[in-house]
Amino acid sequence: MHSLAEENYLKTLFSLSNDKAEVNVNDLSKRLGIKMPTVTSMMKKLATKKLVHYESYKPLRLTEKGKKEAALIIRKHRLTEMYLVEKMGFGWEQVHEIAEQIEHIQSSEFFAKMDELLGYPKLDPHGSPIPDKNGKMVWSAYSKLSECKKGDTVKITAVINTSEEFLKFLNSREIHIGLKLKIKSIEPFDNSMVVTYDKRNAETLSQIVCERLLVEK
Amino acid sequence: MHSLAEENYLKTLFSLSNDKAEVNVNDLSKRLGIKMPTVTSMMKKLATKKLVHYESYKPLRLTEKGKKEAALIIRKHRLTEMYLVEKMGFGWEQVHEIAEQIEHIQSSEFFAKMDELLGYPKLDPHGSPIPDKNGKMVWSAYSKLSECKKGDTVKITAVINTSEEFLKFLNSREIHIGLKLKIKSIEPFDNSMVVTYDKRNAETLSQIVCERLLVEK
DNA sequence: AAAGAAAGTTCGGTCACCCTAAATCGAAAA
DNA sequence: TTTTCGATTTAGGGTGACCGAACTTTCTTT
Repeated sequence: MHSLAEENYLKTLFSLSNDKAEVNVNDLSKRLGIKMPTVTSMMKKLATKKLVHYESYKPLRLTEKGKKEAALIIRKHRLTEMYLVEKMGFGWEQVHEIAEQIEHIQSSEFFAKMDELLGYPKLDPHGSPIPDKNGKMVWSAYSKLSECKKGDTVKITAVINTSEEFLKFLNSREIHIGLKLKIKSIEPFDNSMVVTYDKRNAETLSQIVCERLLVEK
Repeated sequence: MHSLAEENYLKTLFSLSNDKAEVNVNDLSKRLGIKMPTVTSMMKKLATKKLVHYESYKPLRLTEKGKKEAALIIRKHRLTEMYLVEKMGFGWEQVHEIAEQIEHIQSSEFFAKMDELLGYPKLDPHGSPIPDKNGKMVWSAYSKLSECKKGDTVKITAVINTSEEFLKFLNSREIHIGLKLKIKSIEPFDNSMVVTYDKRNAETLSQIVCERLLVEK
């Protein structure tokens, strides 16, 4: 249906749109590692396919159709990550790169089978929600660790904006989905938090890290 | 390393070379569904990469390097087919198309893991040998069913030149790898064979079918 | 051996996707 | 309000992978 390049633009635009209200050509360009003029022309192309609303000098917006297509690609990505971890024994920090490629496989049977074998999971191994077959994605009512108060005890349910470096960092601190931790103190100067859990007595997490950890109480 | 297109040329040239002594531009062109001028120019490109020996108007030959690369792609294809059948529950006639895409995934860990989970198989679900990590492929001493004599009792060990139609045909006759059958008679006119086995008492197989079934005695 | 057919090559073109350099727009600062 | 500067688009190019048309080589047939 769509080319590999188109799928990557769609998916990335979708992800960026979830992170911030307005996504610019520049943002997309940086994230994809593709120069702005190329991004502009691809946006025009996707606009003719009714996948994005494009107006010169305006922020980029996906159409409903575009959102659905993008969500379906992300569905494939997250199902794949889940499968790699659950059924093949990969570590959660290894699977992103492989899933990045497998998400472009064209075979609904293949992904339906994964879904079935995994028992129709709702979250991927990083805790991000897996969109359903219609591209609907339901975020549970998670809050960011950075928004919690001193003394709170919370359970980590998801990790956002996953990069391999970040995942390695979490592993090195033995932090994983499902971990319960207590907030000992919050440093007013840089908003870093000192937390205790299971295996660590006083671990300091920077604000950047706290922004990326979703928790429930 | 190589582009998707290059990989497809290599793989196809390798397969055709196993079927017949000399492979022409025309053969490759037909098999790939790509016009001859395009094939010619790709051959020149692959020649500069030392993957094929190319001389104008001469048959096409892979270099040793080219053979190895091709075998490694076929390894990925066949491992994938095996995995899809054994670990995901697909039918053997469904897996070719999916494997056709997954064979291009770039991740040695991914295929190493498949190999491990499958217990380092030697044959794919169609009975074709899986090249090893160094691109070495060992064909057992199979013979074609079409080369057997009246009265022989043989076991089917592999299927060559698999197409979905052919696999469906075999399924419809309940013919599968491992099946033992006896040759009742051979029709001299068209070299078709009448065979008996397990569930069928007198099944007629055309020469085309018999050419594609590998057996051991 | 000459003619005709088939196979292979050469020679422009096209399309997708990427680039740099230069022009233009728009928002924030002077 | 004018300047300035970053963001954006336009213009022009490049490469990979494909094509058709026309030409050349090789094979086949007579």
